[in-house]
Parts: sequence; structure tokens; C-alpha cells
Amino acid sequence: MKRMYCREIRESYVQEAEVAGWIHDIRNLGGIAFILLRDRTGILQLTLLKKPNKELFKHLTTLTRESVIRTKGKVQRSEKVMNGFEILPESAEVLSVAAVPLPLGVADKVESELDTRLDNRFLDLRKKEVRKIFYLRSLLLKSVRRTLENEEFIETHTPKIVAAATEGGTELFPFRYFEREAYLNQSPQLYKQILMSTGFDRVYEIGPAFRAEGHDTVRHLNEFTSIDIEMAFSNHHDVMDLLERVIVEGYETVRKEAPELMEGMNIPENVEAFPRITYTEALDIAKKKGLRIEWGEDLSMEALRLIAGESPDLYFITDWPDAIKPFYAMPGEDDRTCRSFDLMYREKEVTSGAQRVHDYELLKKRIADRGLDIEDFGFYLNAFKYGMPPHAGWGLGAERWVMTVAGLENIREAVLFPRDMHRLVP
RNA sequence: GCCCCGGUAGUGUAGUGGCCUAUCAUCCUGGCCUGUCGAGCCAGGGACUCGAGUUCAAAUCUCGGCCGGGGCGCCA
Repeated sequence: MKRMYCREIRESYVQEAEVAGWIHDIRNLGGIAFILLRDRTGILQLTLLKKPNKELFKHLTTLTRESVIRTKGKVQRSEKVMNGFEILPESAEVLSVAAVPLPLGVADKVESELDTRLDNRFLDLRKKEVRKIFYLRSLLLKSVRRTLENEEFIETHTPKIVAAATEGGTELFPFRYFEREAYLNQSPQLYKQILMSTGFDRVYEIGPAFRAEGHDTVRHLNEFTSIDIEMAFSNHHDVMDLLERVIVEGYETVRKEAPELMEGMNIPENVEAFPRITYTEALDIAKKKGLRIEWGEDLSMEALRLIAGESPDLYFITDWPDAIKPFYAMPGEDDRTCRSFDLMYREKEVTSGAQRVHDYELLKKRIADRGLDIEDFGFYLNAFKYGMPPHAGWGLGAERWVMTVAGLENIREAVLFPRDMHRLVP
């Protein structure tokens, strides 16, 4: 007999079935007992009577919660059960006995702290609402791939072991690579740009990025998943348009393909384009609200909160001061801004991107101007010497996006096994 | 990197010098119960982060270690 899922039992009118899963809860009333069996599709009730089979009754009702069993029996339709169906087990096999006490309650009525949950993530993930975050994440990524593939992007994989810093600034994790020192890559930036000189024209990569920053906040991780794209023969507005399509399509996908995930999620309706305000305009909003801030300064959390108060949930801040953005951002018409943008969700930065510098001499100059060593960037600069088209791109933080959609307070909840300053296991 | 805060049963908490033999819920163990669905009832079990100090007396005050949380900066 083929094992069926709990949900299938409800949906198909079979007379007899075999199910398997974890014991969610046991309610023993003496002569009758109810065992709630959980699998990835939901919970199904097993109903046991003591009279006909005393031994099976005792065997199953004395098991510990979260033990794994497989059982076979008659399917009974009953209005007394929440889901309308129950199974009357005729035989059962205990596949794995769970030890007691559990370090974290799965069916308990008390919430655990995030740290306890992460320490026991395998148990934490047995909870439906926790797994829901990862079904959402998976679906959003699937949607991103589909949107990009439809627009003729190809999926690429660039090295995570690298020789030098991508952009300066953020700190890298060094390690020993044979006889030399190497680093974990902080971003596919330089490699995806190199690919623009090849004629692929449109590339994307969904992969890990590593940053050794000693920050300790609810929106930072030392290992995160970056959704990166780079597109040749395009400018910053072209890739902002693309980003809008990617995000909106993500929402549509959830709405259409997984309505069961919608509850409690922040999925805006009827959104097509996100407003694009310039850094200068954003700064004016903050100033008008009484914040003392000078043109050229980065927008502080306080400033961003003020700006978010005057904006819809999703909006772009464009044309940033050149001095506070990386060397590869294309300077604007004036000589103080650059063609870079951030996509904001309220006060949170979700994506940053730009049109890039594609002129070899200008790029060289900009690297040097930022005090970086030209020698370190030789492998990158080479690709600009022999025919490099104009191009633009962005990096969307997968966890940041999931966080905004699922309404998570802490980015760690958007990762199965998060890495932060204090956490290296599990 | 800077600044604030916390650590009490498996989980989550109450307790601000003596009323603590430490509260409550959940949990675990045993018992009763043939329709539970946050099952109920009865009995039992289980904890003050570590070290030093102050004091007649420390979960409670002081110092240090360890572990953790939050904010800012920076970023995705």
C-alpha cells in the first residue's frame, strides 16, 4: 500500500490508507484515544478504541510526542473531527522514538525565543508557520528565475573564492588557499560585470555572499543570499523597470500559485511601478521634517524613517551622491551624483543597483581615486580594455525581500541556518 | 566599532535584601475518563549563568568572566 499524505486522505475518498509522520499530540480519554499525526501537508487524526485492540492502543498512546510512526487503517468520515476524516489504525510501526523532554516544544502553547529556536532549528521547522516562510522563499525565488528566464537572462555561477575585495569597504573573510591568502566573495559584482564584455548580455545569479562586518542587527547576516542581475546595453532606469517586473511578478506568483501562503503576508495589490525619487528630493523630505542633514551625507536610519513616512511601501531613491557609492557606479550629468539607486521597503534597503562605468580609463581613475590598488583589479579591468558595452545591474537581498513579505522582525528568521557574529552552528 | 539591556525548571515567565522550602503557564511522569480538537480533573517531578565580594542574611547589591538581546554606524 502506498503511503498517502494527510491532505490526500481528505481529498480522495479511499476506504483504507497508510499514513506516516510525526506524533503531534496524544489525547487519551481512557477507552478512546486521539493521536494527531502530522506530515508536511497537515494534521490527520488517528482514532483508537481500547476495546478491540488493547495492545495497539497501549503501544501508540504511550509513545512520546514527535516520534515517527507509520500506520494503516480504515478511513472514516466523521463530522466530529475538525478535518472531517479520521483513520482507525489496524496496525502501526514505530519508525523512530523521540526522546523527552523536547528542547523546544512543537505543539506547546508557549513561544520560544529566537535563539532557542535557532539552536534547535530542526524542531522549530516542524512548525507550520515557520516552514511557511521557506515555502514562500522558495516560491519567490522560483518566480524570479522564471521572470528572468522569460526575459532571456541566463543563470550563472561566479566564484566564491576570490583574491581581492570587490569594492573595498566591507570586510572580507580571509582564509588559507594553498600557499596564499584568499577570501570569501562579498558580491558577484566584478564577475557579472566581466560577463558583460562576453556577449551574454543578460546574466543572473542567485547565490551566497559573505561579509565579515561586525554588525549585530536584526537586518544583517554574515552570509546571505544575493539575487544579482547584470544587463548590457542598458541604463539604470532599464534595470529599475526590470526590478519592478521581478518584484511584482513575485507577488503575483504567490497570489496565484500559493493562496494558502497569503495569510499574514504583506503582498501589495495593484502595484505596477514604484515611485522614483532622487536622493536630493529624499533629503528635502527629511530636512522639512526637521532633521539636520547636509547634502552628500548618507541617509541615516532616522532620515530613512522620515522619508518612508512620506512614501508608499516600495519606492526607489535614485541619483545618489557619487562620493558615497562604489567606484563602479556611473557618474551623472552633474559632477556630484551617480546613476545608482536603492529600492526601499519602508525604511529598509532591499536592493541596490546602478548603471556602471564601462569606460576603461574612467574606471581606472575611479578605483585609484578611492584609494584602492589598481593592481588588485587587473583581472577585472582587463575586461574593459577590449570592448565593453554600457551596462547596468542590481543586487536584491533574498532575505531582506522575504522579510518584508513575511513581515519578519528579524532577518535570521528568513534563513534556515543563519550565520551571524555569534552563530556558527547549527 | 560605539552605546544600552538581560541571564530563574525542557520551554516561556513572576519575584528589587529576610515573607523563597522560589510564582504561574506549558512540559514530563503516574492515575481517572469512549468523541477529544488549546481536552478536562487528581497527584507528583523539574530552575536562581559562573566566580569573587558586601551583609547577621543574596535569585535580589558590587566587581569580573561566560553567554545572549537591542539600538546606532555600515550595508543586501
